[in-house]
Amino acid sequence: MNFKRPRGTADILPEDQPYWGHVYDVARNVANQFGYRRIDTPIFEDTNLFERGVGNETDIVQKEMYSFEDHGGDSITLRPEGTASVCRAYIENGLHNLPQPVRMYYAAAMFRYERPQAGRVRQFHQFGVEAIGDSSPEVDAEIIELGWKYIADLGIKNVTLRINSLGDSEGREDYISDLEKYFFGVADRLPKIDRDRLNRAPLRVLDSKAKETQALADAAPKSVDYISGEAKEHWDALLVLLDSLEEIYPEFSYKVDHRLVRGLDYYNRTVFEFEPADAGSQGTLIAGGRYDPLMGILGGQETPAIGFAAGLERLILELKKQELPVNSSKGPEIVVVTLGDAGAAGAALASGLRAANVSTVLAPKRSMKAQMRYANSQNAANVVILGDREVATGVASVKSLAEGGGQSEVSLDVTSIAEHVRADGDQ
RNA sequence: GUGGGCGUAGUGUAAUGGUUAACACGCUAGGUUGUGGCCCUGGAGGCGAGGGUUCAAUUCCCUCCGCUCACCCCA
Repeated sequence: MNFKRPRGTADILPEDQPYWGHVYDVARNVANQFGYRRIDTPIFEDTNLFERGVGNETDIVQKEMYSFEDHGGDSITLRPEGTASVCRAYIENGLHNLPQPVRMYYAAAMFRYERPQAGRVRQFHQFGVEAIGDSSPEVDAEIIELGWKYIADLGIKNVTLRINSLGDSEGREDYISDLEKYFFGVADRLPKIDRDRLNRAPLRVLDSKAKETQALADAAPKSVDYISGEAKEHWDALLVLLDSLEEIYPEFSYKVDHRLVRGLDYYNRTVFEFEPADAGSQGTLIAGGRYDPLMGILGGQETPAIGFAAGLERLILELKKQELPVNSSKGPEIVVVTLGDAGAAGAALASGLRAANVSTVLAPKRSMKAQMRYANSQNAANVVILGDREVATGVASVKSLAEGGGQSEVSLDVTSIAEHVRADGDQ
């Protein structure tokens, strides 16, 4: 029986790497543009961190965590998301002593035990950003702008932004109780799955996928009508900032969606999602929001914060769906082809070229035709042909594999060959 | 956890209750003496596993496993 990769994991083969390079490169560039600095946290953490931070009642904690006991008897969990870890690191390393807000990003693997389907796997990757230590709506707008810029810089089109405000804990109780009242009033028209939800997580009835429910949800009480005071001012100010973003980025637009809620416990006020217009069922590309309560929940001092997470697998799916070009990886500058007894000389030449920082690959020791085919298949720029004759005369044949490329005789030494291919490549 | 679809070379497909299971791409060896792509000719490589029906199963039936899509939930 052959070994197979665990369910929900992927081998990212060389041919797919250009896509990954693209999403990582653009993430790094965009983060830098906005002044976000990279943070890496451990791939596993104390299980309690996620139970507390993500919320004990969430599905993530209830049934999706990869948890195990280590040899010391501690309960360890492979991280299912990044925000809790970043906040833990903020508290543990005393980052509140830095000028606030602290802007950080990460790009890393996450783990959730779920049934795989399109756009969802067990080991997946997120690019996430967090702005910690500032409650102003300008920061909300900045995070949203960053998310938008990321998608735009990737080249992805037709993405919509939906946004909502959950308000603060005060207004939320009234809201939820009115919402329950409303849905209980029409419970006989809800599918049974949503009647169950109503008891379990009333907010989630709002974003139900059932058509019958959606119509009822549209007419349900809206959370933005229940927010007041600072939360209300914050929300109004944010909408003004988003309006001005619409002027700066011609493609950018947002839609207030009263049915948008988020699954994680720690969100308050602003929540948002970027989604392709023709999204599949697991189509959310980026999701985020404000999580002012989280620092306190984790035992730190109350610190406002907001962030988002982008699903890299989903972004790549969308890049492919929209058939967007990514830079394909380049082949080596030189493939060394050897004949007869020149094998050792060829290996030495290849090493010398690499030492001189010319990417060089030795062709497999086969017939010349096979070696030439190999060089071609590797997208090599040039081949250096080295047989007994060249070794004897000290002059190698260097051939360009480009369409209509020529062949030259070049003195058989690393410097001459390196100069020759560099001059050639510069043209 | 629940439900649907699907398992034939590395990949994508085809056919068949009965001889060597086909095609394309890919891989590999050649197409005269030391020159790639295009073209031509060879070669290697496969019926997911187990059980049942049958004289005979890749084909029909069952179980399992795997993949996939959807629900739940979420990036």
